Amino acid sequence: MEPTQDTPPRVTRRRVRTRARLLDAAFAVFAAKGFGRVSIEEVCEAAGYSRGAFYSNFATLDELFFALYQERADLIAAQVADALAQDGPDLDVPASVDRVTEVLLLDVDWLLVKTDFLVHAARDPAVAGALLDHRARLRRAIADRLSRARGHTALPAVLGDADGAAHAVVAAYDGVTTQLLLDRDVTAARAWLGQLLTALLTDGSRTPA
Amino acid sequence: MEPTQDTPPRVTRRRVRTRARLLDAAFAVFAAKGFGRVSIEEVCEAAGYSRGAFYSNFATLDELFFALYQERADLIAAQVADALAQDGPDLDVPASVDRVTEVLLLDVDWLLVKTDFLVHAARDPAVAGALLDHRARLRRAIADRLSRARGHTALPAVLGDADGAAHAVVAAYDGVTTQLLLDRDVTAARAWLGQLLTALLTDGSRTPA
DNA sequence: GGCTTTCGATACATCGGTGTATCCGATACG
DNA sequence: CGTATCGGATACACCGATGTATCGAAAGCC
Repeated sequence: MEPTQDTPPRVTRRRVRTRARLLDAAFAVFAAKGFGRVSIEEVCEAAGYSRGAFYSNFATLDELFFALYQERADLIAAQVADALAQDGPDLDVPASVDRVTEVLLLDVDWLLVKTDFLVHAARDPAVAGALLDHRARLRRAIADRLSRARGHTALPAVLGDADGAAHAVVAAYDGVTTQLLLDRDVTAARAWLGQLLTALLTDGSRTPA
Repeated sequence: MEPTQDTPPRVTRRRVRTRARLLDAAFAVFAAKGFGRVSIEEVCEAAGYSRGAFYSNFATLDELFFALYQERADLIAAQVADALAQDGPDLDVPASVDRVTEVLLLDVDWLLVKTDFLVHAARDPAVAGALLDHRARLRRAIADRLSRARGHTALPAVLGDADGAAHAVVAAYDGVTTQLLLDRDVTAARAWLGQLLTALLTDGSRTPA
C-alpha cells in the first residue's frame, strides 16, 4: 500500500493552469455539441493544447467529465446555500424562492452539461452515486432551511415533513429544467419554477402576482 | 414537385420487417449503452443484419433515433389517453393519478432512451420541435380531462387554469424521472409521483394513505 | 544559474467506424 | 413460372480518433 512519506510530487503550478483551461474548454465544447459527440482532440484544440497535455492530466474523457461536473456542481451548491442563508432567521418563502430560482436557472449551458451528465450517470452506478450525493446535499440544505422556519408558513401536509418538501423542490427544479432545455426560454422557466415552488410550499389559499 | 400518381414504389413487405427489427434492436442497444456510445454497426449486429440493411432504411443514426422516438412516444401517448379515458364522465383524481403513474413509469429503458433523446433534442431545434409537440399533446390531453371534471375537485388557484395544472403534471413527471434514472427504484418513484401529483392537484387539506 | 524533474508537443502505429459501389438472392407481379 | 425490381450482403477505400513512446522545453530547487 501507499508509502507513508511519499515523495511530495514536486507540486506543480502550470499544471493546474492547463488542467483548469482544459476543464473550461471542455465545458464550452460539451455545452455546444453534447458529451456524446465530443472527441478528446476537440477539447484540446478548444483549450489550445495538444493531446499530450490531456493524457498527462486525465486518463479518459469520462474522467475529465467527472471532474468537470464535480467542480461546477460544488460551485452551484455553494451559491444555493448562499441564497438560502441570505434571509434572517425567519424565512420569507417568496423571496427565498426568487433568489434560489435565480441561481438554479442562471446558466443554460450548465443545465445542458448537467443533463448530459445525468444521462452518463444513468449507465454508470459509480457516477450515479456521486450525482445522488450532490442531490442529497442540496436537499438537506433546503430541508434544513425549511424546517428552521416552520412556524411562519405551514407546509402542506401532503408532502410529509420538510424532507419531503425538499424532495419536491428538487423534482420541480428538474421538471422545469427539462422544459427549459427544449424551449430555451429562461425567463418563462424562472416564472414557472417560482409558481410551482410556491404552489408546493404554501397552502392552496395563496395566489401569486 | 411530386408526380400526382407516382409509381407505387413496388410496396414492400420484408422491408418493414427489417426496419422494425432495426428499430427494436436500436432501442435495446440505446437503452443499454446510451445513444452517444452506440455505432451503426452495433445496432445492425444486434438486429442480425449487415450495415447494408441499415443504409437501405436510414440515412443516419440520428434519423433512426428520431423514428424510434416517434414510434414509442405515440404508443405511450395512446396508453396515457386510455388511462385517462377509463374513468366515467366524473374524474376520480386519485384513481386516475394511479393509473397514469403506472403507465408513465412502466419501463425504465424507455425513460433512459427518452432522456437521451431530450439531450439530443436540446441541440437540434428541429428535433426539439418534435419533442415539444409531443409534450404539448400530452398536456392537452391532461388539461382536457381535468377541466371536464372541475366541479369534483377544485384545483389550487396557484397553478392558474387547467392548462397550468397540466403543465405542472408534466413537470412533476420529468422531475421524478430524473431521480428514477439515478436510483432505479421504480416503486419508490411511482409512490412519489403519486404523492406529488395529488399535492399539486388537490387543495392542501387532503392527506394520502 | 546550473541541474533535475515534470509537463506538454510531436510523431507514429493502429483500430474501428463510415459511406459507397457492386453483386446476388429474394420477392412481387403478370 | 418467368422476369423485373428491390433489399440486403460483401468488399473496399477512407478518414478521424485513440493511445503510446519519445523528445525538447519550462519550472522548481539548491
